[in-house]
Amino acid sequence: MDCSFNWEYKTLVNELTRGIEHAKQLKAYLSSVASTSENQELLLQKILSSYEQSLLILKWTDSTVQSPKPLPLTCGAIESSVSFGGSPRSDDKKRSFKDHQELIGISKKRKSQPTWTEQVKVSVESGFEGPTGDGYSWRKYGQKDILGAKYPRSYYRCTYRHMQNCWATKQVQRSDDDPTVFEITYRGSHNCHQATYSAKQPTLPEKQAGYQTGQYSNKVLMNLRANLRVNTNDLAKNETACPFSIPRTISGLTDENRHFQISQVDDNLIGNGYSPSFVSPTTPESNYFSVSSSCQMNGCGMVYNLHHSESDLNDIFSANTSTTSSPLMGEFSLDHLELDPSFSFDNPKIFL
DNA sequence: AGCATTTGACCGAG
DNA sequence: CTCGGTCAAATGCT
Repeated sequence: MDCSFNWEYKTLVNELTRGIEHAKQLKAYLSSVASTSENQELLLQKILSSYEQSLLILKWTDSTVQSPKPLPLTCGAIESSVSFGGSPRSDDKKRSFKDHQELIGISKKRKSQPTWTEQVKVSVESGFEGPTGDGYSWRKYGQKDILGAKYPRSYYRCTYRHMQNCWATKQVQRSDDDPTVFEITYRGSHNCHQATYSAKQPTLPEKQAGYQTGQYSNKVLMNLRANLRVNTNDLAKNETACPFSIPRTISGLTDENRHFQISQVDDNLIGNGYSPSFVSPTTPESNYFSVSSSCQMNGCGMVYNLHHSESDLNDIFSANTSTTSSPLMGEFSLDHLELDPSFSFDNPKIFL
């Protein structure tokens, strides 16, 4: 099964990669034809984005699970064959569910899932109400008094466990010594696709985390999502039409040799306000990154792809954008886009 | 009503 | 047997 899955996985990646290549070829061809309509290019760009998103999700999932792979698919089999709701509690049923889990190998796999710990210090102003979010949506499923610990331990699972077969969990334990410190133990990785990340919530510096290798791309992506900001100085006049709510970040960037270009607009978007949704190298061999993002509020919508023009990514993204037009709202103008200085790429080729 | 949280019970590991 | 992790009914919240 593992072997056949690896084969299927590789085949799937290959197929998606080929799809991307063909779409790019078609795009190049269409752009060489004078009669190409804007809609055609838009449609093509959508297809390309879908391919790239799928590939990214695949690689993301792959990198978060130790070999051999994809828990999500096996979980899917379980979910579809076991009924969760409705019936009264029964030990027999509970046992049969556990047996079923073990039969398929869930419990063993969950044990071997990557685990890493973060320590979060909470400010006094926050009222000691617990650590701020990590960008994911969690649901508490238990709390336990732990022997020798002053404070109970809380257990959380991903909100999308049943909807998207995401088996990530975390435990939150307040420190005995310093009640403002919470130790958060993450277990397993998210394979869910959480559409909106809370951009206002700060994330921990990557270096603190002490996560395992398999977590790298996952956490980098989360961090990037959380830290990406748009400076919308020039958008003031558009705010009634598209009321971005985006925190300002440290500015002072030069734009020499760095430029991003809005190359696409779209009306089929996700999220509230600004929501970076996709980050990847433009090609598997490239150090350059493509960032797709979106905004959809009060009917405004756009998506843009950004291409970094330098190979050195251990720096801040900056972009003076060109003006582009949306099929829905007319013209947008972004002052520039930048990456929070607290973020840095240790390895630019994080998705290879 | 539909969702999240609380909490006592259950279960497996050690 | 003890303890940590999970389940699921009861309860709370919006």
